Amino acid sequence: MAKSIKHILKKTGSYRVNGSLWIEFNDTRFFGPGRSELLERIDQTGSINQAAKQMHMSYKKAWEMIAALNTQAKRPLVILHAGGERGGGSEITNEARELIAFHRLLRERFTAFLERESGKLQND
Amino acid sequence: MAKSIKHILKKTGSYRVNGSLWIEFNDTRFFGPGRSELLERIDQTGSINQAAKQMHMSYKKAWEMIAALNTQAKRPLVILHAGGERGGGSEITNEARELIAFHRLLRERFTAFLERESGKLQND
DNA sequence: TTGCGTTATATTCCTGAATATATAACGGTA
DNA sequence: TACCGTTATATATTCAGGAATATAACGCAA
Repeated sequence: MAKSIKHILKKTGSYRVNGSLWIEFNDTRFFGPGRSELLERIDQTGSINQAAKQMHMSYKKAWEMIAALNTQAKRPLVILHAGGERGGGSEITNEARELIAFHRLLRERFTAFLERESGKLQND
Repeated sequence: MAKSIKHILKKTGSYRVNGSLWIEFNDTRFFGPGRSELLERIDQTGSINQAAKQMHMSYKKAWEMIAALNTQAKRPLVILHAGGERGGGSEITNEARELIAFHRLLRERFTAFLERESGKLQND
């Protein structure tokens, strides 16, 4: 196996490979863990407001994330209703659900990659 | 092949998977692209000061990065000399060079992963 | 002893980002 | 019409990190 860096690391203390991952559109962030969770919570609550509160995020930030999502995707991923019964609300599209599912699988592969690489820090 | 999300993405404009990667020690950043480049430039110039200038980084920030590196590794990765001929200088150890080489290979595998995943955005 | 360029460290300043606050618009219901 | 909770948007405030500045210590050479 390839040479390890075991002798460079402290024996006490834990080392691992970590990282972050996202999908870009024209070199700007399009989709990652934060937006995925936001969409899921909008789906559950039917409200940007409540979803944002659950995530301890300002409504403004949540709204901006959704505006970006809707602009960067081919078709809107969130349908917004201002006013109406119960004051309005928001819903996500089936395409949004497909994107969430795709992203979940992507994350799983990334997690596996990180595990694999973390092992290489210690093994000979 | 697994279902793609092609129909969700704009036909015009480019999508890709991107990310960042680093090695952690006890849940704090230990080694990544920035520190690797800094070590390489110290090796080339023999000076923290000049290395920092090349990277448009303040001396303080560079010095803090090196202090962290030297603390988090088993043995110091940079040897510092204050005063002396030409005012002093700094040099990196062979272990630092090993770490740089290990990191380079890690980055290559990560780049390959990103390429692979980016392809899955478009392909059926 | 002075000069030099580096390392070492504290302190002040500044700016961008996140947060908080405020207000309006919306469209149903009663 | 008045009310309600949401979406929509602007403005003000706070905060943290980085940048800039200043100063000292270091050790060799001339």
